Amino acid sequence: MFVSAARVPQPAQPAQPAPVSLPAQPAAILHADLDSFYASVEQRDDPSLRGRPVIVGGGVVLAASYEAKAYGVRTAMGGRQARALCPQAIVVPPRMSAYSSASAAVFEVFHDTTPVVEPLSVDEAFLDVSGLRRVSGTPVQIGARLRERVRDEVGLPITVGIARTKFLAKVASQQAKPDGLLLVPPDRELAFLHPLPVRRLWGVGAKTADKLRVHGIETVADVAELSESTLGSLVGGAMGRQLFALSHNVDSRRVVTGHRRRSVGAQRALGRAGSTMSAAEVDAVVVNLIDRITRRMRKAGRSGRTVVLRLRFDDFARATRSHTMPRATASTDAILAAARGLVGAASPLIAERGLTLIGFAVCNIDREGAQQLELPFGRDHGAGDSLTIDLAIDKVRGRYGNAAVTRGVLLGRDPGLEMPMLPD
DNA sequence: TCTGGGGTCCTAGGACCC
DNA sequence: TCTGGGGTCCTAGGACCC
Repeated sequence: MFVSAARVPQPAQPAQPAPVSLPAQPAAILHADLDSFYASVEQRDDPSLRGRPVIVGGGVVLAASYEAKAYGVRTAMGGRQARALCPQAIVVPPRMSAYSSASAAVFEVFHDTTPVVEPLSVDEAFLDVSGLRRVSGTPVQIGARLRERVRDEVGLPITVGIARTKFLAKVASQQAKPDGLLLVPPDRELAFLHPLPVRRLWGVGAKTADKLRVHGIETVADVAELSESTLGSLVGGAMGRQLFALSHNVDSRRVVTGHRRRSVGAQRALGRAGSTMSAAEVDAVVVNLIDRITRRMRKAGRSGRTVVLRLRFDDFARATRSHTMPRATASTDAILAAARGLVGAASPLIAERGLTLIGFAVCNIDREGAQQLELPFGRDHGAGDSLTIDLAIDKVRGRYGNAAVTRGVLLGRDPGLEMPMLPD
C-alpha cells in the first residue's frame, strides 16, 4: 500500500482525520471530479436508469455510466462499437442545459468550500484548502464533507483526490474513481508516483506513450531515471522538461482563480454528406457557425483578432487556415467576412479532398479594459490573448535561454522567475 | 469501429525590420 | 554589395485534455 488513507466508499458519516501528522502544514490541494458526469445527471433525473448501463450521445459516446464502462464502453468511442460491446445499454441524447445547471450547482459547493477554486472543465476543479484547517478541519474532512454536500444537494457522485501538489491531487482522484476519496500523504509521494504508467503523467497521450515505450520506458520510475536532456531529445524540449519535473515530483503550480478563455469556437461534423454539399450549402453552415461564435463573444464581452478555419477531409486528415485582422472585433460582419475569405481560399483543397467537418475558432482574444499582465521585462501585455502570451514567452526564452516555460509559468531552476498566470 | 464538440499548449518556419 | 544577428508578428500543424 502506497497510500495510508482513506478511500471512503460511501461517506455518509463524518470523515476520520488524516492518519498523518503535518508539522509544517504543507499546501493541501483537492482535485474534485464528477464521475461520468453526463451519465450521472441522466441517472439522477430518471430513476429507471439507475444501476443500468447508460450511454449519452448517439454517433459518438459523450459519456458512459460505470455500468456501461464495465463492458468496455469508453468516452469518444463510436456509437456502433459501444452498442456492440454493450447491447443492453440505454442510449439517451445529451441534454446540455441540464448539465450546465448541474455544473453550476456543484461549483457553488466548491466556492462555498474555499475561495480558491480553479475550474478545469464543467465537471472538474482544483480547490486550495491550505490554511482552512482551523476553520474547516483537515483536508480529508473537507474533502469528505464536499462529497457529502454534492451528493445531498446536487444528487451526483464526485471523487476527490488530495495532495500537496496539483499533479498528485489529480492522479489521486483518478485512482480513487468512482465515488471515492484518496489522500496522498506528503511522505508517501514518490512511492505513490513511481509505479504508475507513463500515461498518468500530464501531457502524455497515446503518441508520447508510444515514443517512450519504444525505448522501454513504461512507468514514471523509468522516466525518473532519465536526464532532462535525454527526455528532451525523445519528446521535445518543453515536454521533456515537464516529464522530468513531474517524474521527480516537482510541481510548484499554484491553484489560480480567474483563468480567461483564450479562444471561442464552434464546429460541425458533416459526415459523408459534406462532400456533396454545394458552395451555397457550405456557406449556410459557415454563417450559422460564425453567428453562434460571435453571439457568445458578445455575451462574454470579448473580441478577437484571429479567425481560424478548421477542416477535416474524407480521409479524416485535418487542416487549419487562419487570418489575423488589424484589430480585435466581435462583429458578425467582420468575422464572417474573414471566415468566408478563408473558406474561399481553401475551396480547391475542399474540392480535391472532400469535406467531413468544418469549424472556426476566434482567438487572439482581448477585452476592452482587460487588465494588463506584467511580465518580467519591458512591455505590458493584454490579458487573455493567446498570441500575445506566446510572443511574450518567446521573449522570456530569448532572455532566459532554456528556462522552462509551460502554461505561462516559468518552471526554470530559479523559482524567482515565476511568471503569474493570466489575471481575470 | 469509422470517429462529437469544446478547448489548451508547443513547435517550427517565414516575412519583415533594424 | 554582401553579410549577420536579434527581435517581432503571423501561419500551420501536432498533441493532448475533458
